[in-house]
Amino acid sequence: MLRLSKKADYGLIAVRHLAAMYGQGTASAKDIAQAYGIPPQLMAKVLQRLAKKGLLVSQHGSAGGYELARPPAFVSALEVISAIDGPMVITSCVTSQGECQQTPLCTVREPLRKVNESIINALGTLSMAQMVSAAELRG
Amino acid sequence: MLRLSKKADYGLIAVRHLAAMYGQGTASAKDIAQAYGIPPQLMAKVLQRLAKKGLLVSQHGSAGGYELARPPAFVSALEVISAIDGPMVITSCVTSQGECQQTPLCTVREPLRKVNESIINALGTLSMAQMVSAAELRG
DNA sequence: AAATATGCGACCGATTTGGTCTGAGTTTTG
DNA sequence: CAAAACTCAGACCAAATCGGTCGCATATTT
Repeated sequence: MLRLSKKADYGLIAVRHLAAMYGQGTASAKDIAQAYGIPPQLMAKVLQRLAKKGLLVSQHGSAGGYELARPPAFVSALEVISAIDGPMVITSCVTSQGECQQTPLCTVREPLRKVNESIINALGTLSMAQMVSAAELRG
Repeated sequence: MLRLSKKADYGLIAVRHLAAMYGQGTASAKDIAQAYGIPPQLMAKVLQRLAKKGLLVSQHGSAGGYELARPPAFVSALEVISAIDGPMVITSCVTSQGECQQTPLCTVREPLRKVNESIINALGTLSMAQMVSAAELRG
């Protein structure tokens, strides 16, 4: 239904959390999971993927945890989502032009590509810094 | 992965097809299915749902079929998609404001709502008339 | 009445997804 | 040095979703 996966959701929550405390040390998967009522092991898995993609920096050992790799203004929602869910494509063959050989009459993809672009643009320009300040407005 | 369902895809293809032949009679589910290599029964199901939602007008009996209920300029991609897949929401609790009671710390939804709005806007302003002419440019 | 349509609901198998478990390797602390 | 706390990595499982099929009823034209 064109819905974000729960893992991506958790990822956004976590990264936003780390963005809010940027420069103030690390937070462990357990910490974040408890703060938002997310299954700890799943949270860990999501964070691992984000670290592997270079969005987060991990620190092993006791008192270790995760930290944003870049200032919050330079981390976009799109990066977080596509790090977890893979590339954002509204339809399967929207990415590369010549992928729709199977159905040569695939008349729909071309216009949908523009929609896809606008989605990517909307998510790409949404920084974690913005998400932090937006949340603070509500209290 | 925030991807359109195949049914919605088929729906768009079918409605665009009907838009291209608007005012020139009806097309049956079988016709459209054959034209694009879509499983006929599945195509039928999709068309039925679109008819039920009032996007298409159906005509029973032999030489029957489907027809666009409105001129192509007044049918949006959003209508087609949400008729099939349900309402377009990027996250589950983006729709109504107070739906996120379960996790009171749900700090992420508010900024995502704007993204959701831009997606809805992009799909809502994409008319079938546009899709028809866009396809003709290539073909 | 026969042929051809839509309408509708049940059903099935495959894929995806949310979530768990296990077992490693690493760093700090005592 | 050993224990504790953490990240890392993969297999694994159950449930939900999704693509697709089947059967039957109903309506319409010929």
